[in-house]
Amino acid sequence: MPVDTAFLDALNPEQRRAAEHGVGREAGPMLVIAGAGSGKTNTLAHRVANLMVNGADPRRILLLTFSRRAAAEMSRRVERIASRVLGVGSGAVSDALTWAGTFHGIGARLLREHAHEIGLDPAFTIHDREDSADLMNLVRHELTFSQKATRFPTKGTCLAIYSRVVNAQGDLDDVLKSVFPWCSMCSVELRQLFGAYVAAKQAQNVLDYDDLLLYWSGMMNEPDIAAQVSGRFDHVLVDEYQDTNSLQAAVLLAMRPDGRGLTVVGDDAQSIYSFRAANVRNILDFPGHFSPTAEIVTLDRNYRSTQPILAAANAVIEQANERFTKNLWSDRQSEIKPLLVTVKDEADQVSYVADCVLGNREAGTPLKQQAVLFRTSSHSGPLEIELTRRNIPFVKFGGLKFLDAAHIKDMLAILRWAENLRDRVAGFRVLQLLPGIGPTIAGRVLDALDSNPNPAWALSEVPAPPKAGQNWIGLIDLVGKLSKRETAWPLELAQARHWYEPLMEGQYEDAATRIPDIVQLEQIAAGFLSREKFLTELTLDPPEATSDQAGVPLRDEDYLILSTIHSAKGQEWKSVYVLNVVDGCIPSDLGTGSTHELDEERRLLYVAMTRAKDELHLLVPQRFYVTQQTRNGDRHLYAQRTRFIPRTMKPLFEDILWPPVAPIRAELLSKGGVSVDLASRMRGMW
DNA sequence: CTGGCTAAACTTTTT
DNA sequence: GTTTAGCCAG
Repeated sequence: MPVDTAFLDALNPEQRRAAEHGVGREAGPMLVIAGAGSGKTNTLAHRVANLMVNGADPRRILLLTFSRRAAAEMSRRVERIASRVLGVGSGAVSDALTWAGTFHGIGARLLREHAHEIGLDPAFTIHDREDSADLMNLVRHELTFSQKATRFPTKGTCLAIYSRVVNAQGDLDDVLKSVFPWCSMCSVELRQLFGAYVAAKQAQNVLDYDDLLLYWSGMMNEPDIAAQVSGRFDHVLVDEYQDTNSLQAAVLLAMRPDGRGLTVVGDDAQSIYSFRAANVRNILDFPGHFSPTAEIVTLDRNYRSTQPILAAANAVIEQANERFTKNLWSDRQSEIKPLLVTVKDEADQVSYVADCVLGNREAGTPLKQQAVLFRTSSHSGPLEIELTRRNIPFVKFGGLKFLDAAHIKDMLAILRWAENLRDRVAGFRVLQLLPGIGPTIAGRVLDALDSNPNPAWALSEVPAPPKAGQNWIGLIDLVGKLSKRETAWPLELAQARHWYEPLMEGQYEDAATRIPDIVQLEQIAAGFLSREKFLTELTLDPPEATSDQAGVPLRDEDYLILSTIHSAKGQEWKSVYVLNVVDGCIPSDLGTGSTHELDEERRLLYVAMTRAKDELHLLVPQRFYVTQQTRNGDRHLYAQRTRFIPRTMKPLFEDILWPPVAPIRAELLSKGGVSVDLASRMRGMW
């Protein structure tokens, strides 16, 4: 049957090649090098749609993306294209694209389905990073490493080392030498610690992030199971391949050993996750893994940015020591060069951004089409205050999460403990919520559960700790009910809240302000089918914007985007403001050790710059407030423009000084003061 | 044993 | 500013 491929006419020749590669016959491996703004998502979506139009079963397509947001976006686009071509109703297509998600998310799902074959209890719970660190800490204390004469690495560092070894598939001593040299004298203890940590996880039937990949990889080493797992899919497509690590690459190759039906897409110039053990070599070495080698398609036409913005970004990335892709080009002409804005200090930086944002909005660019990017989450603090003061709504991506709030973690710990009574981290936390119960008694209670084949029964038999009082009865009753699933989901959450709320009063000074968060959690929970799904998805794909927590119906409102550069990956805006483009921020003080690290910081700036479509503002505050310095306390620093934009590059930028004239600002300020007063008096009338 | 206290150390980016 | 180890009263 002839297939109408007119929908592919919208693509340029390279994009089309990627979309049509191997369709209708055996599809060999393909690598798509897709520069920033080169229509990558669109191309990938067209490829998926084209596969489906040509008869591929969408339920047998595995689509690995970097975040769930990216997966959702992809499904949406595939849906739009495919339903138009196939003429089927909306929802029919994307609902069938069931295997779209992150490596970790897909891993969790495959492991649950194949758990019995690899001796895993399918009811495992998943630890997020904090939980993993807490468990590491418990083990660390048990081994009495915390009382060593010489200081032992903290739980976070231990976990980072462990994670690095697993994800880079490296050797502990090599990793210590190259990444954590100050810990190399603890090699022996660390090895012992990690062994105990793994044993603890297994005894408690919990998996951490790394395990989701590690067990998946282990599963693929068993020929019988591997054949079953990879046999579920005809096509495997991977987005953001430059940010995968060795372990993920190993999993992928095991899924498609001969590369049949395998497509990976990425851009080595945008590799910014090596701190998470991402390995650029994955993408560079990809073609050579197969024989014949993988087909390579390069997309170097940029549809996003104006030529001047691109010229500046190209100049920045050109200085990288190691580089493999070519420069991007665009035919979007413009007279406006990117702006290099010198301001006195951070206060001016903030007012500049707020003024410009409002100005642009008046000129017709909605807030949603504008974004402020920064290297470190905390750098947006002053801006957030100013935006709130000026009543400019914003949503922040990256940094602290809703789930990090202590009271939310308490609630989740209750649910997780009920889901898996062997989860000591959850139990430890829940038990200590009770006044009168500390680490020792909590530990004893958990020991009693551990040694019993039926932990639920054991819990009801544990003698009530003398000082715990009525709360103890309530807890046993609650956890008993929840673990026996006597209450229908999501009602369980309300039940847990009833027990927990009175305890909050004693625990937190601001208990009243925290209660809405718990209600919000209940609303989120209602969107999931079961407790297991809720817990799994929430740890693997936490709500990424802080607005998700506010519960304000922001959907159709206009708001400004605040984001770390890392979280800005894959996005674009009409106007982009990058804060603190100074040495010490970009590159970060901590990232100037090796040329390797330095190059990654450079790519970070490149990623930030290439998010802009029409307008790019790089802000250079001359004076810069440093917090968190060990020695001298907080202080001002006189900062220098980032080394990534040397003097020779200046012609590519419009150099401006702000504010242009000082008195104007003083006037504005005093006017602002009066109007605020008036406004509050007006409100006072009512 | 718990829980409140002090002193000291530490602080990027995230699935 | 925030977390953690260690001390001491009840």
